Amino acid sequence: MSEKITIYDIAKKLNITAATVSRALNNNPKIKESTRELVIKTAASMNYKQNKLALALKSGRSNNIGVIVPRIDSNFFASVIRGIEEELHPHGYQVIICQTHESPKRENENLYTLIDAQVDGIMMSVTDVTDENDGAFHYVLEKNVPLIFFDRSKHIDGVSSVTINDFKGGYVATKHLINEGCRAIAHFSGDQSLEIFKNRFLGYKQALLDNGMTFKEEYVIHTKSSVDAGKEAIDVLLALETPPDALFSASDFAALGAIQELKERNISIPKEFCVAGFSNEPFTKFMELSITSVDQSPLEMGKMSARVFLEQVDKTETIKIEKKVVLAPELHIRKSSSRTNF
Amino acid sequence: MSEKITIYDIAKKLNITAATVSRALNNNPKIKESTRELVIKTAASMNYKQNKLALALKSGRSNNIGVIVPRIDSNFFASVIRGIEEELHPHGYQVIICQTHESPKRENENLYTLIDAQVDGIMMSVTDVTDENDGAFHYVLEKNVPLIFFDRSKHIDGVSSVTINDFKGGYVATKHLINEGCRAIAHFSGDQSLEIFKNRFLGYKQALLDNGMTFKEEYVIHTKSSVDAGKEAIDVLLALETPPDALFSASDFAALGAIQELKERNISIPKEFCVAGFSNEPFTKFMELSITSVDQSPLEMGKMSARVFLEQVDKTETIKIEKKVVLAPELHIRKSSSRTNF
DNA sequence: TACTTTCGTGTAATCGATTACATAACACGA
DNA sequence: TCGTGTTATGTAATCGATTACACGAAAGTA
Repeated sequence: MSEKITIYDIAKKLNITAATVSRALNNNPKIKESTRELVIKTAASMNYKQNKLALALKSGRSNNIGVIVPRIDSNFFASVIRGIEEELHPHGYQVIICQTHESPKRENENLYTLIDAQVDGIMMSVTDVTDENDGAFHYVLEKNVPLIFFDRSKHIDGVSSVTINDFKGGYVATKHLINEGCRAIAHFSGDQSLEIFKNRFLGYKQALLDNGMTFKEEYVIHTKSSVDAGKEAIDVLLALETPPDALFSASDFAALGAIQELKERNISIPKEFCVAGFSNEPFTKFMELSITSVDQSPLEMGKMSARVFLEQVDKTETIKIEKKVVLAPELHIRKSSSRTNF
Repeated sequence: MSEKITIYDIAKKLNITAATVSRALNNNPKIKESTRELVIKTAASMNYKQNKLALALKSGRSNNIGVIVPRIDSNFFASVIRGIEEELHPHGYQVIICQTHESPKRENENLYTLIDAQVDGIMMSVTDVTDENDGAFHYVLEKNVPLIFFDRSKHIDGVSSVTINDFKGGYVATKHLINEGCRAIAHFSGDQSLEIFKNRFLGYKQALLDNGMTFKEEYVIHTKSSVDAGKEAIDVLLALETPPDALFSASDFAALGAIQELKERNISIPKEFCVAGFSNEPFTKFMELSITSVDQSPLEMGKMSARVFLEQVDKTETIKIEKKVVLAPELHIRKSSSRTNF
């Protein structure tokens, strides 16, 4: 175990005080140039490394930021985190990862733990059952730690967010299906208590209304984001008196399940039935029957969240800068819904 | 901004000293039971939270561990990290994420940064050009910080590793192709300086030899792990005088590229050509023509790495416990290579 | 010469918690 | 009454760096 070199060791060696060493290393202008050079050279030769923990304790800033996501092994969240890390790395921040597994209890626990670990900021996507009135959020705000929601957001005063325009995403996907000639478009939605799913649904509905189509409650099914859930849901739809001829799913996985089931029943896609998903999961473009999907620019979302954080950190004023960034979704049209192009 | 409550505040309120408060909160047996209860109750009522940074500075332990991966937005690495986080969370550790993007410079930088941030351990998958003689590794070892390689490993004294048996993975995948009746099996390999790719290749070769088949140098192509690389590589193979009738790819992405190209050429899979990949990426099972692949149990790998870390941390003895855990790969047989089953 | 700046560095407090050592109070036995 | 433990708590150092304030020396000014 190599000795830990501190500024006191350097000071002793040079017969000066630690204060001078500290000042020299921090480019304090009051230090004689010759002293500074000597200190810097000596520090290097002794292989000195600043103790970040001591610095953090003194300054109250840990140079860590926390990221809370439902789970990390999802392409979307992993990509967002990648964006955050890449944007923050040059600024000397480290990224701490926490998972909630959709449990608000874990979410609160993570919030408290991060604050107690003195992170300089928190970026998160809430669980699908998060209660924005929960104490943990106020604990964060009280501590004046910048909090930024990405993708899954809640309305809390003083909290910034970076999301995509889910309404528009739902709208353009649905409009596209209409353009392809579909006349009875169903929708797989997620938990409506999450803004994202509500907005995708509203976009879907508005697109129908704007184009002279009737909105049918029975065409909307709430599913989990899984292949099996998609299979079950499409079964329900196909059993209706007037089954739909298209599907806009708020989840790519559920869309995939629907496609698998439709094939099973020898319903031809996109000829007899068109499908569009949401998230642009990698597999959607890899399939032989590639799946039309709405891209959420996760990388950009992560980078943008990091930038919003950087703007807010160091602003000690009590004035809360509440910034709402809304990114544009992008529809990737593929075979599952292309009657005309492919 | 709420005041930060310290043990001194509690002490002042109760007319005792901070030392007593600290001892009471830490269940020191020398504290009178009534005092302990009083302190604990008061601490709770004042909403006291221990300052982790002060604790970290005093103890030299940050309760953070660092994870370095080439990139986080890969299903494999994200799953490993998930495993690490889940195993370490109950022990109070937080996980700091770093990415290298396959740059050894970034890798070194990350190692130094993590050590300077006083992490209690580091788990990593090396880049494909990592030089194990690099100073950064020794810096870590000098500091006596447990270092654990997962998946992509290097031989360094005193460093534990958790990998899968890549040789066996290559062997069983190849054997399977032989069993399906393939007689000319090609191989897409990655950078041979990485153990994992060397071993997958060696397993492949051994399986050929053990089954009376000839190993042909020209059937082995080094590709990057991407769809396009797979397409180009299969072109080369098909242009050979005696083209192969099967492929074992060390990358699922390259395998997918090959499949796309084979379809383009109207070569029937698996009838005329069988394909097996490696990593069991999510898309391999989602495809209509699902792809046979070797699973690496990333979740288990992450959990195991965390367990190895937990065993090593706190062991202050100089005796380095070098543990090499090798997990068993699992072949998932799917349509791309199943002439018999499907 | 005497007085004022300026410059460079030292002194010591601080961030918040832990802990070796000291000590006060009290009990007990002889 | 004295000596010896025992128990509970206080005192102060420590982890490593930063920084307000103090101060001596050198330089400038009248």
